[in-house]
Amino acid sequence: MKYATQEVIEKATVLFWQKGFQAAGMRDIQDALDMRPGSIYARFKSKEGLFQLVVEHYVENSKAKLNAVAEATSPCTALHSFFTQALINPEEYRFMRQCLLVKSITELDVIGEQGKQAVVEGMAVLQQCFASIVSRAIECQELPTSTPVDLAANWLQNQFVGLRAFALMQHDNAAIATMIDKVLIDLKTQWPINRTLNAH
Amino acid sequence: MKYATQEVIEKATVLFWQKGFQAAGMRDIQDALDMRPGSIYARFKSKEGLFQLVVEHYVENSKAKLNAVAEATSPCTALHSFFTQALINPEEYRFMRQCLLVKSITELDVIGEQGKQAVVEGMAVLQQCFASIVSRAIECQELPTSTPVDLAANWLQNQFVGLRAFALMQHDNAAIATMIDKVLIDLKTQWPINRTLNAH
DNA sequence: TTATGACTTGAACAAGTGTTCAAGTAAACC
DNA sequence: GGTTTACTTGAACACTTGTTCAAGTCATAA
Repeated sequence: MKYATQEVIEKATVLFWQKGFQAAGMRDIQDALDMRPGSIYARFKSKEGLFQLVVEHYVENSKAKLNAVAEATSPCTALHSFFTQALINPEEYRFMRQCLLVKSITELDVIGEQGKQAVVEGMAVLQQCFASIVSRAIECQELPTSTPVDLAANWLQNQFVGLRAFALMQHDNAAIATMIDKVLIDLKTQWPINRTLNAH
Repeated sequence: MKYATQEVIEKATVLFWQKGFQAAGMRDIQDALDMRPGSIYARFKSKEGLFQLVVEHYVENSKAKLNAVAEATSPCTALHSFFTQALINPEEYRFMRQCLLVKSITELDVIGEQGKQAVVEGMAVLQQCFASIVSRAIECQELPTSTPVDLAANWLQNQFVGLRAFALMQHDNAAIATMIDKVLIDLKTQWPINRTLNAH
């Protein structure tokens, strides 16, 4: 085995993150991984199979980061710096401001069943992570006990999605920082009456 | 001329909105428009040329809707129902919950220079529309005079983007409605100190 | 030593891609 | 009436797509 699978998946992650599923052609993949088509197919079965592993790897990674935020002594400050790190980074890593999962959602129809499932499940996993952050923040008395956990978790994920799209296009880092500040203000303030009868 | 250009562009809009630029193949376009390749190329020069017109048409449309919100007697309630209409619609039009512009941003690199420019300019136009809504809301005393117009406009556009991604995946309309309520609460509350020295 | 199985190579494949072009139609202008 | 112009047709083009396959490598197990 020329390269360890871990190493290969990391290279593939960068490529899919940058280009997306469709635009990353098998030739691009071959170049990025320095592997010939036969090797790729023997190890990963198909382009979609490789993509699936990439998504799972990405989710695992994000999950670890979000759990670290939840475990921090001050979840809210940790959340703030998590947002900042994810959204304000050097120019050559600008593509990382976009969320791989959200980017994939826009091309869900062309990905195929298994890859699709990996993406959808990944979104659910991350939503759970946001929920534990909110819970822990309440425990630490950084958020009022009245904060609706599931609603706030969904909302936080939303904010993250919106901010990523914003940060992708925005060249003024200060503007991004201001937006992050606004998120943490709104997190602590009033919530609407939840219109959902039974949250699932 | 078999079909009026307006009519053709509307059909093309639906297709690109549903599939995105890459995934919408020329054969799909031919079927959707009921036109042969030669006709399409004679009239629109290329796939990108057609896409460019679609984007411009989409921006024009959105602009009109947003301006109507700004002109309403109560901009805030008009904004609320604009969000609701855009994000909660019948299942067969679910694809419209996604913003065509934002969807295009994720595949900006494969679109080509002219299409790219149309998308980026479109985003700027809509940002301006959001700014006038905020201004008008201040005039109508629905928002405090202290509201930072440009910041709030950017923020509103952001919220819209995040919500569209959320609504696309969410099957519980009540959850979407709750999120919209939250936007209107946050719009009226505290703003962070703007870190940007000179807004551009 | 031989056999197994996971991995590698690179040429080749069928199907799909956006686009072109010669030929035809029909309304508009001189 | 003739020329121009805008549009239409559908076959064909060159290129790219994801994938396959016969053949080869090489470490491990029997």
